[in-house]
Amino acid sequence: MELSKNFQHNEAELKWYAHWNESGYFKSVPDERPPYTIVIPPPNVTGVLHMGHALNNTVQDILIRRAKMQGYNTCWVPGTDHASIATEAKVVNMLRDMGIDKKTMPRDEFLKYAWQWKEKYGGIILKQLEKLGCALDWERTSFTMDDDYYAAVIRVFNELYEKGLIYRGVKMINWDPKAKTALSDEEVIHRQTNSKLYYVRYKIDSEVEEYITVATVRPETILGDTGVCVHPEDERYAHLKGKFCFVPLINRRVPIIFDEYIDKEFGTGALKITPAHDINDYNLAQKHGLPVVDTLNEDGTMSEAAQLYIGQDRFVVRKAIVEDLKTSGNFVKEEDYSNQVGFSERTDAVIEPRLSMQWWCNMQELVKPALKAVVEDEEIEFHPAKFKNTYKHWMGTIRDWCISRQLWWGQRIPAWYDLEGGLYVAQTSEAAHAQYAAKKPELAAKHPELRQDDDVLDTWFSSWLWPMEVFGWNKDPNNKDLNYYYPTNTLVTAPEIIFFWVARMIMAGYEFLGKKPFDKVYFTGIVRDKQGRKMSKSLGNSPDLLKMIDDYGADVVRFSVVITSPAGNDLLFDDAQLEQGRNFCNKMWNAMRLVKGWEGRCQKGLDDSQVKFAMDWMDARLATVSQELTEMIAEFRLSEGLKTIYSLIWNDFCSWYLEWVKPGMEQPISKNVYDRTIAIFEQLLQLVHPYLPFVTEEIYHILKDRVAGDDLINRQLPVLTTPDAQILKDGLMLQELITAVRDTRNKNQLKPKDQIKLWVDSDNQAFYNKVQDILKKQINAGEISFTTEPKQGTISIVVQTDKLYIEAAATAGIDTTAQKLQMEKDLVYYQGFMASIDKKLGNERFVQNAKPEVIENERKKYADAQAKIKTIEESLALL
RNA sequence: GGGAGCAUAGCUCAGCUGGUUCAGAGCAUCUGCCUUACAAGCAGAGGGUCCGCGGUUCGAACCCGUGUGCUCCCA
Repeated sequence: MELSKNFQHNEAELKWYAHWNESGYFKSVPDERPPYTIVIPPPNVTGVLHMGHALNNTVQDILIRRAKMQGYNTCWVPGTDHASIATEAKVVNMLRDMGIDKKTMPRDEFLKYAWQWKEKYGGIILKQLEKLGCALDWERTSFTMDDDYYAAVIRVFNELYEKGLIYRGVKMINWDPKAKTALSDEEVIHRQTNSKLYYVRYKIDSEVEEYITVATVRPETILGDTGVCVHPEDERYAHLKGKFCFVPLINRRVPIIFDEYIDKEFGTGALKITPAHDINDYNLAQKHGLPVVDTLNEDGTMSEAAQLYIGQDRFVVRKAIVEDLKTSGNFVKEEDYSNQVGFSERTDAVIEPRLSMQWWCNMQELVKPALKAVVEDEEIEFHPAKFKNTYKHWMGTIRDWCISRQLWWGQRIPAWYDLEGGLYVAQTSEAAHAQYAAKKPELAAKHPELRQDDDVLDTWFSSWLWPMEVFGWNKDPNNKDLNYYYPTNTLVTAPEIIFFWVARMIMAGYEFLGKKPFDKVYFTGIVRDKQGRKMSKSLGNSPDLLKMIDDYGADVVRFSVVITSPAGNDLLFDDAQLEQGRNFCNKMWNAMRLVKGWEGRCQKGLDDSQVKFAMDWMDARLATVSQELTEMIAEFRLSEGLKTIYSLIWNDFCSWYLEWVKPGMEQPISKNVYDRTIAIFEQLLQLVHPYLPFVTEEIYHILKDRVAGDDLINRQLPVLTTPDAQILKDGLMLQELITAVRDTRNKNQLKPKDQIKLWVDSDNQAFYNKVQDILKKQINAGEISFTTEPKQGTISIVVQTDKLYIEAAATAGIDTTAQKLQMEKDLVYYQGFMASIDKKLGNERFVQNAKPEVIENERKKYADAQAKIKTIEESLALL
């Protein structure tokens, strides 16, 4: 077979993904093996794959593939989230493009369109995950609005309602005037914004002409003012006790109240109270019995209650009212002001605090076991652990969760009302009617219809059940899958949704199943561009991931997102990483081509004693790295793990090992060496496979003919062995020798082709005998001989405590100044080094306090340095 | 305002329990090579006041305090 010079990814990726999938390797059913389970953070049905998904899902895939090789029954559950606000917005837009207004449409019809939209576009992101190579158990694909899932959400609502944890009430909520729905606190993003602070004076109701000046950034809310508040100890306003003033333009007479809440230093020290549109004002109004005037419509225009500007947008009014205040003489001044403004996470509209009737979930009880599990018992581990603090802080200050949304796409709130406003919460309409009939038989007989609540539940009110419901909790909480796979092992997610999702899943797990949903949570970083900016559509700095996969291959994309992404740190994405990944795949590919080329040149019975050292050394390196990698992956240090294997393959295997065992041109190779090389190669491929599944599977199969079912993805990792420390040490010495001689050649313009003769003055001749053929080949020495005498007319160098003399045709007249300088530099360094150890060992307190092994080590270092200095001095004397 | 975190080579970061063969890696840079697996490569090399200051300690990149600069979360 003719092998191309570089790895061709496109065909190989399609081929292997199909093969894995069709062979059922992704499929999991409970068996006697221990499970390793991950549930995917379900992407929005509206989603398309972006860098964040790539990182997140690559990490999960690495964990899954690695666990599979360790003998676990791995199960990675895919699925999507119905994402009520985002999806509804998409459908509304689609309808608008079709010339249809949502408002003119009944709910059922809208939902029909929504489902059509979901069927058509909802699966795109899952297809894209296939391209990335994700080993997902597709038969388990779930959706948060599947029938069973829907029922589970309704059931949970009922259970919490019956426990008294869910209630209906009027409270100040975050109102998104664009989506026309309430948002939870978590869905509001606060951003520092440049605003104006307007000073406006309100006339006091008294005989004399007197005013009180307030400062506000939202002058349009003046129309909803029902009071003015000052600090009780503020002498400037003490005389206003019991007085009233007039709201400008509309002349509403409102009281001046006194409360310690007021910050005397801020503005004028006087605060206008707009209870309907500010949470703090609302609280003050409640305390002081002030009325509430809601001046806003649901779309952010002024309502009738505002009296003025009715129907005009709040931001238009903000400008208009300033002009009108100027005209009326109430305007004092304006200042530039920077403040935090809340924006909707979904629509980016400026949030209006608004009083409204919503459904709430009391969190006080739910929080307790969830807090304990993470913070006290550490039953659930967070990686990195720093997020424990964030979690603890939030859980400690949690408030009730606003769970109703004024939307149609989602789980409709299972609450029904009779004509008198009576409320019936039930799992089904029938059950609600039964309640009604039992409670109000007369009314029910006359007016049997009940009206269901129009709102749906917050999307997160369904996602919090994800780890349990994907295994069919609602239908049978004692089913085989749930018992086997739950609690899941690891959750991999972004720190941004620690409150939205992670915390609530933990609460739901304990509340409804009495068990945690997962053992460990691994928080990935946020993907940023080279300049450290978050990737976003508006900045246009988000690369086209699918094109990237096409151009470079999924392996390379995976490589590039993992390599710079230490646990919990942000990931700065740069094209240079793509190149590095591509080069690495190519490196492995070419190593394969080299080894593959030996296949026909194998001979049995060849003397391979001279390369035995190379093989033993490579085995020891493999054993070392296997051990390290196991630890790193267990600690989620995935990027470090990849770097470690990268270096093992590129440096140890390709640059050293293959060069050491490589036969001369057209020369035969020992069958034994060939077989061991293949075995080593296979193990290397196996270590990288979780990171780069496609290229490794492809090479694995080209390297050797495989029987059906012998696929890399399935190979089990060998048991860890302890590496031979002496061989590792010898390997380092050999590398050091080779590098030192090559460096010397370089510095003395000795061409690689010029053969040299090497004299060695060492008391470890056995070592040189063991590696001499390798050494000869690597430094192009015709001969290596031992000596105890300095050799005249050679270049002398020192490696560790051995003296080497390089003799070549051209060495006689070579300039040794540079070398001399280097040696003198080394000498100074080692003398200083020795002196510092000497001082330390001479320090009584050190000898008393330091651990014995530390002292022992210092003594050894001292002796080594001493020997080294002696050697250098001897060599210097020669020059 | 409350909380969390970061500062080490030009860049991105390691450095896990304090112990100079521990100041490291990758990328980038420089020098020399088209050596028959790979120029998407090979062989070498250079590069650092471990943010400033103070303290603890026999010993500090590491622990403590403080200053400066930056980031994130919450109100």
